[in-house]
Amino acid sequence: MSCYTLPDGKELELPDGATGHEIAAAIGPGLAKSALALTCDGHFYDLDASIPFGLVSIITPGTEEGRKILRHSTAHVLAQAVTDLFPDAGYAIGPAVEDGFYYDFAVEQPFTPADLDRIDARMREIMAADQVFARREVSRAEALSLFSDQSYKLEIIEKIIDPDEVGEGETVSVYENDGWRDLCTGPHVPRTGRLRHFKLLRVAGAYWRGDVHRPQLQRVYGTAWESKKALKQYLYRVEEAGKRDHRKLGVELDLFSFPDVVGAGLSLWHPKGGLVRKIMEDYSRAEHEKAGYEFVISPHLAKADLFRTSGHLDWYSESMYPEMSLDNSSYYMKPMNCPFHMLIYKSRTRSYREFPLRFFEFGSVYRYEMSGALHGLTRVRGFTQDDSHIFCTREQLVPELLSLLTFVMKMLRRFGLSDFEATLSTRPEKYVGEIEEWDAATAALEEALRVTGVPYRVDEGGGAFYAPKIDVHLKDAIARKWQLSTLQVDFQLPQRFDLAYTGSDNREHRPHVVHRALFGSVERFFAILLEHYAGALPVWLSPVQAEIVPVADRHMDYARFVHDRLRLAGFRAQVNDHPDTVGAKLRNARLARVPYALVVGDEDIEAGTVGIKTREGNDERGVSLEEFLLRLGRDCAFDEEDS
RNA sequence: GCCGGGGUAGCUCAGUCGGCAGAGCAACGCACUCGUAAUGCGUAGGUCAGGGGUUCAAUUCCCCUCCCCGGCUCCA
Repeated sequence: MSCYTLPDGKELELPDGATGHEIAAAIGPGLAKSALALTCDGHFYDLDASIPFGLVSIITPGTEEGRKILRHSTAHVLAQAVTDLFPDAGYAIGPAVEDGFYYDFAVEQPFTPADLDRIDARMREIMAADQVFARREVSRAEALSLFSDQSYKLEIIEKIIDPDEVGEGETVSVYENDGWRDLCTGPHVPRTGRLRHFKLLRVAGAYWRGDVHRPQLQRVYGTAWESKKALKQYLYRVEEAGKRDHRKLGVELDLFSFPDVVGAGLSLWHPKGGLVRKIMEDYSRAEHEKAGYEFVISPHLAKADLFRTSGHLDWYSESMYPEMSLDNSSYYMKPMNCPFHMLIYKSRTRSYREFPLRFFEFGSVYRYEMSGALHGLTRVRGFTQDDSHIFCTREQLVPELLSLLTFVMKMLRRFGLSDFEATLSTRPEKYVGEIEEWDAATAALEEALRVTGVPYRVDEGGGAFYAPKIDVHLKDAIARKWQLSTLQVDFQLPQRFDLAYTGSDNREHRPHVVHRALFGSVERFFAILLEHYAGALPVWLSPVQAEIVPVADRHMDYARFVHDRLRLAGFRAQVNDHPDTVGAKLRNARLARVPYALVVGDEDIEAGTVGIKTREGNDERGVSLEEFLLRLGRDCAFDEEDS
């Protein structure tokens, strides 16, 4: 007899060699029916495998593990369908990914949308045939002969690049159904009939092993779920996410544009978008001023020598706009602001008494990004960084990093963002500077993370060669991750620019430099806010905070009076004087995401009130103007405790 | 940069198997003066992304360029 422990602690005794099916059936018939696979002591098994004794857990469809198996098996059927229809196709890898799966194929002709339909139909036939997924272990030599006509599989078997993919040791596992076979660790669902709720989404080129120098394969993406309902919900979610796409909102709300004649990745900011940016930037400047920053300004281009000194021409030239030759000199657009800030530091001798010295600039930089990488405002070729460089002594590094991270997190929270995860990237194999310095700086960064309580993970060896760093990522309202702030201790620039300060010992020392961007890129941050709020920016950021809607023309004077009162109180409002109906005006205000529409008619003139309709759809009549002003004020104020 | 799909009015999109370019919304005008998500009628709006080629004729077919979308790669 074998003894199995269930997740709830119960013990189950079954004859030796019991299969997953039998274990599931012994627990309950419902579970036996829904089971897809199982784990025993953390290892995955197919349902028809004999399970050694241990802690078992049955995997069912509605769980993350279950979906992963469904998706992986669906990917397998996709490859099977493709090789049925295109016998010459080579198949490479096909993992489950977040919300779906993909499979990479080597084919002469890229797939067309019509091909996808045919593949989809064939997949459904395979599923309807309810074929059995049969696993077997084969020796490496046997595997090599089984896949002798599949070069990508051979490469995987030979190199064992990823042990997760082919299993460790001398044997590899192979799954077969209806004569079609794939190299795979499993587990798979027991039969193809268990798969059903999937949709092929798109084809895209993808380099083999993610390497630009290797062949480009055709990647077919799809999604798969445990039920028709879950599939529909997913497709609905994707559609909803599309609606809050900042590129779409940018047009709808008249915020910014990218005219073809300007060039790819170069944005134009319209009055409303410009206004929101101004509010963001004004606020940021005010906070930086309070936090002891000094404001500097630098030009958009400079001579080659500067970027030679900074090292950009050595290690960043691929991302720089090409050289401009004039007056026997060559100039480059700046890809970063740091070199200029270093020069400002160097403009005279510096004393430890000035430290920490904090330079801040909204610096516009230009980077020649690969055309295919551009994406709305989140990936552009010209953008503005809220960049700062802090110069300090070694002793000041820890307290400075701590206050910096505190400052960064406070600012991000002010914008209503709250779901963060930071990455601490440590010393890579190739680095500049002293090991003790790196260790001290990395420890200082980690200390800052611990004290501020930001959840973080460590990316061992993931730092740039010149700096350990903290990157702050945001999870937005629909769970997408974005990189925002970055905080780096720079070991390279002080050296390259030969920076120095006079210490209390009257000797020269090298300052420590911390590089920090908070929004990261103002453009990207703006886009993230727009998507996070689906266009309905918080009241303090809204370009128009209140739109006044006169019921009829005779209420226009009062509407203008209300407008003036709001304006004098420092709020942004406008009167809708179009000859539309009240309903139409309210609809337009709401589509424009204006926080408050103020309806004013006879009763309001009489009583000095307004009718309030919020963009959420709530309405209220007869609110006094004073009361509304107070309400707006409250909306724009921050909680006392975090100011 | 690479693979694939695209570009028709300000927006969303029809359409032309090569023969004078279409709708809805928005804009503008007139009427309506209205109390919480679209008042009615009318007017105007286009080098069909740009350039070249084939053709009696190109928005349509072919080539090049630009730009956009989905991925790969890269990153703020």
